Amino acid sequence: MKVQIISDEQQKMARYAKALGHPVRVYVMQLLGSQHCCYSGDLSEELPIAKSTLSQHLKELKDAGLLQGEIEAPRIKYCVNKENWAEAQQLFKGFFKI
Amino acid sequence: MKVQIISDEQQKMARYAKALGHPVRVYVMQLLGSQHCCYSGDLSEELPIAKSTLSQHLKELKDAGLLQGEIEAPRIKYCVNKENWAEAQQLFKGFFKI
DNA sequence: AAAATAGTTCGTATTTTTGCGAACAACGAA
DNA sequence: TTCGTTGTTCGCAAAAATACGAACTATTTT
Repeated sequence: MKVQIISDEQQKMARYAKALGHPVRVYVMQLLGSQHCCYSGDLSEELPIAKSTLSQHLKELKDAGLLQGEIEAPRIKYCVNKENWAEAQQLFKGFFKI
Repeated sequence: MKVQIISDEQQKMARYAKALGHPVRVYVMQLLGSQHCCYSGDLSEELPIAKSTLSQHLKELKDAGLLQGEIEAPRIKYCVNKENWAEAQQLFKGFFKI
């Protein structure tokens, strides 16, 4: 068995791709692309899923590094993590040779 | 519950992203980006996974529409599905440049 | 016809993902 | 302090993803 055939970049690509591998998460990121920040409640009103489910999707995006949450009591403001977003952008750009 | 909040495009995006949500599949698609076609055996030699597992990954990529297989007995030649690849390209391009 | 080659499919096991409602935590407002 | 608002976490269940080896299919070679 060979060592590290798969590069770090490919690992990262896969990680970001996986995070975007659900319609709800694509929706959220796309919304944030247009308005930069939002609240869970805003999304909850739009999307036909339980808020606990939405919370999990947001957590996934956060764990993947695409989002970051900021407390703005009593709500939480979700914003794009610009640094990682730019990284993902670059990775996909390279991948698709855009 | 509201109807169809999530667009077809977003569904497609998620579908492609999901297919790319594993390092092995990223590796395969990237390889094919550089050489257009390959055989399962070529990959099997490189990658530290069972050939049955590889076969499943290839099937996933095929099911997502990113690959297509062509019989070239006794092997199978895997090539990029250009049409769908272009679609994915466009979707991601739009997604990231917002 | 028998053996080798290339891959897929089957059966199985483990882990991860998805989803929900109920319970909980944190804070601001009454 | 009690209540309402906002969102997370918990407990659970069902489904899907990941991975392997063994068995199988199809073709080519010997």
